[in-house]
Amino acid sequence: MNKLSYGLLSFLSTYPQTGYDLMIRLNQFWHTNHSAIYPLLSELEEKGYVKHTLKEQQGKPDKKIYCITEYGIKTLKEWLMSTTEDAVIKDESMLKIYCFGILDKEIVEKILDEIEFNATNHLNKYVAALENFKGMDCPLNMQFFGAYLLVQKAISDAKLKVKWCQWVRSLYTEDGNLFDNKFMDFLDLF
Amino acid sequence: MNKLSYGLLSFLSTYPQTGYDLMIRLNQFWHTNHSAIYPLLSELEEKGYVKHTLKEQQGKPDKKIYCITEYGIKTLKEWLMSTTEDAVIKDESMLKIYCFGILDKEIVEKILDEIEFNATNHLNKYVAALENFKGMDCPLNMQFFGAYLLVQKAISDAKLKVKWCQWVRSLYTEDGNLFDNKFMDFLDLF
DNA sequence: TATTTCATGTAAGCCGTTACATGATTCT
DNA sequence: AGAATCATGTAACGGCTTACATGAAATA
Repeated sequence: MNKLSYGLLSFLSTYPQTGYDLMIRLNQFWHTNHSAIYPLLSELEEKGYVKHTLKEQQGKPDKKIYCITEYGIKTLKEWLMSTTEDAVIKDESMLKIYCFGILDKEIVEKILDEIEFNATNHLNKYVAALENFKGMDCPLNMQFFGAYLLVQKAISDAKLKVKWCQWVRSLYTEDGNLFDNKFMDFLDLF
Repeated sequence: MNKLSYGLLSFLSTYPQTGYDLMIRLNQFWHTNHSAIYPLLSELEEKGYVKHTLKEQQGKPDKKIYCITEYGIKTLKEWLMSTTEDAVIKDESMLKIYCFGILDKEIVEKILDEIEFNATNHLNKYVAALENFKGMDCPLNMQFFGAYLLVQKAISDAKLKVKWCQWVRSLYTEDGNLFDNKFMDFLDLF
């Protein structure tokens, strides 16, 4: 049982889904892709954590709709109670930011623009997802509560990133030097 | 040239360091470990991006102090100008949060406590790092500017995480149910 | 007309993790 | 006394990524 396996069980804990669904939804919060998911689902089924039913389709491969078993839920809950490992984060933009000290303002601007652009895209995506939740007639029910929390988190993360980009820009003077107020802090509002 | 290679070049762009230093510093912003770094540094040296000088020590292996070459800087800057790939994030706590809808309040509390505890630890670590910057006599100079920006970012990220945990707790009533105000938003202050 | 979406799957190869290996010094 | 820190390195194994493979329907 590797970490991705628990990711699949987690996302199957709310409602049955296909491997394709899992690829789309899980990937929003855990970097992965379909060729890692499909074989793992088969393995999880062999071990009895999940099972699938077929739904016939025309023009496309038949859907395999997976649902979690009692044993899968039990295993999932054991993992949920166990110590959480450190997040694995590999973000090229962090590396690029580290280099800002040796770069001219124009290049810094370009990289900042890209980071802010990506953050804004993320923000829009998650804001749209939030709209979907708000469009539902039901309240914060069991099935969507976790996803709702994650979307709220993603939105605030994205907003913070945009703010941070703007803060970094504010550290430069118009002629491309750094203001020499020594140590300005980001977001004292916290 | 894989991503970690650019990470090494990035962190060598400011000042010469050993593989051990790189392991410590880079690991704060890019998940890695020494056994990935040492062989890569040798490769980078073979290819002419970095070179090292030996510093003898007693009781420990001699230090290999790596510095980046002109060619390394050129290569680094090309990468800095190229499109940034999406961050790879694999964070178990995100998966656990997804499961909150199927969990009792006590288990949610336990997981939230762990997340908040880890975030607070991170926060303290980065606040200490910030103190180091503020203790320096020099202003925001070239060598430390990037690291300073990253630390500022890490601090605000950690604070946001703590706030988010507190917000989630506020969604539960004392008897362990969810408040039914439908859709409360996290941090409207942005 | 071309690309994206839906929907599944396999195979090769790289990258990185875990473990092994050494050893003095410092901290708890 | 035992663990952590400093400091380098190698080897094996596993997991993930990239690419290959198919094909209808919808979108741009």
